[in-house]
Amino acid sequence: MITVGIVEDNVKIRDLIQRYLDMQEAISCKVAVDSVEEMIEHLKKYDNPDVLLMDIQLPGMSGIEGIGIIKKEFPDIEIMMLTVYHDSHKIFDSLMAGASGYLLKHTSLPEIKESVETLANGGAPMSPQIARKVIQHFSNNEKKEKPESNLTPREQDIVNGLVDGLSYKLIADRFDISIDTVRAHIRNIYKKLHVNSKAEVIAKSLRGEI
Amino acid sequence: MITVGIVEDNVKIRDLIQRYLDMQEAISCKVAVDSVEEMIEHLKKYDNPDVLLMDIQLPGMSGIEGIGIIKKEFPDIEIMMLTVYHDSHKIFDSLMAGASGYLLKHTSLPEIKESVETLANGGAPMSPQIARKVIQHFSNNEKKEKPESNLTPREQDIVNGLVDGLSYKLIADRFDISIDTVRAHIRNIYKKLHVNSKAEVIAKSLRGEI
DNA sequence: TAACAAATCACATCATCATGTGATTGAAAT
DNA sequence: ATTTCAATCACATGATGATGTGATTTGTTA
Repeated sequence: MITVGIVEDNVKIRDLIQRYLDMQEAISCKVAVDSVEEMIEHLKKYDNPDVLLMDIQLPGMSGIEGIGIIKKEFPDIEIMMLTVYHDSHKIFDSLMAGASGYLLKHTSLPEIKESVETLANGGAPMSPQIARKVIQHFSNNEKKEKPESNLTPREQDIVNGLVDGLSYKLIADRFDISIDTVRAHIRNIYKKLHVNSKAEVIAKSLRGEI
Repeated sequence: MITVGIVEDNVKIRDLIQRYLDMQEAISCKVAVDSVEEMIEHLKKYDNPDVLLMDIQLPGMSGIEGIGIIKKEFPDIEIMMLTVYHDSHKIFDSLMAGASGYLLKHTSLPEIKESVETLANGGAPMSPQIARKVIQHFSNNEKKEKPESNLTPREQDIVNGLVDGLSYKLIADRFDISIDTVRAHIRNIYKKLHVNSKAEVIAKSLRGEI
């Protein structure tokens, strides 16, 4: 008997999947909540399920953040994502955090059931398309391929300064320009990268997105 | 029509797979050789297949070595391994070299056919067991340099919020705590990491230093 | 010659961050 | 029972960041 827990904030989806899984002969699904925090509280008090189905976008802590915490305290629980996100960063972050499966939300109920069984049996369920992204992401990571960036050389200088943790004033000092020049470049950089803070710029840079 | 090539030094296996695939309505398999060298010669002279099935252990160059060379000269060819090896190093090396699929030799002929189709359609065919090894290998790789961090769970939450580009206010909202609580955690984090700005924290986190 | 892009600089306002100091509560360890 | 630690919250000040608007200079391109 495989016991399953679900963290999904969409009530209809959660209830549907819970009822379907709980009806299966070899599966029991007694806990389905809408936040990581709630699930952690439950795990502390009751017997742990064998596997967890986890969404990413949740109230409070994200599913990805939750993986790390749950795996730390309950390392025997196998976690599989069930989410709408199919961009490789979400996939990568989930798997790196400790998830062992990744399903997209259009996955049919029979396929979810089969994936739960695969997960419980030591496999890592994911579609071939997801698998392709995983391979590409890991190998891109390993190869450190820098994507094309439309930042000018000076803008790239400014980004490097941000990544080095420098304030606007220190960047201005480094390049012997005025702080208002730095600000102007920053504005252009934010526009090109579609962000609104240096934190986002730094993250994009260190993730290899510029 | 998917055209397939095979590099397999076991004559019986090679002929069996070639005949089975060539009989399929949507698949044509006109070339099956026993070494990488032979396949490369063939690719230079004739139309290239869409996908290649490749063993690892071969006379002369290994399948893994062959991947790199073939992908370099014929980047549009999709390569899938078909081998007895299921240790994670072989799997990893194959995928890193450019293979997009990995099957074990006990895979049935219908499954091989289906995998060829999946590969041609942009997926990465592999069993859940292989996928699990891929994830574990990659994440062990990435985590090898992850140092022990003395941040408390809540501090780690706060760091994750910073890395996600959130302001103190948004982090407070995410965890349903006050902004002054966030500030207090930030102060502790800066002290532990010996930094003075969120930029430095974000950089340390994304560089795997916490 | 004119247009354009990159780089530069200024002034302004409001929000956020960094830092300091002080405090309470609950759980765990001694 | 006491101490320690983690988590929480408050108030304060000065610095930094985000954003808006306006401007000049230089080199390149059409």
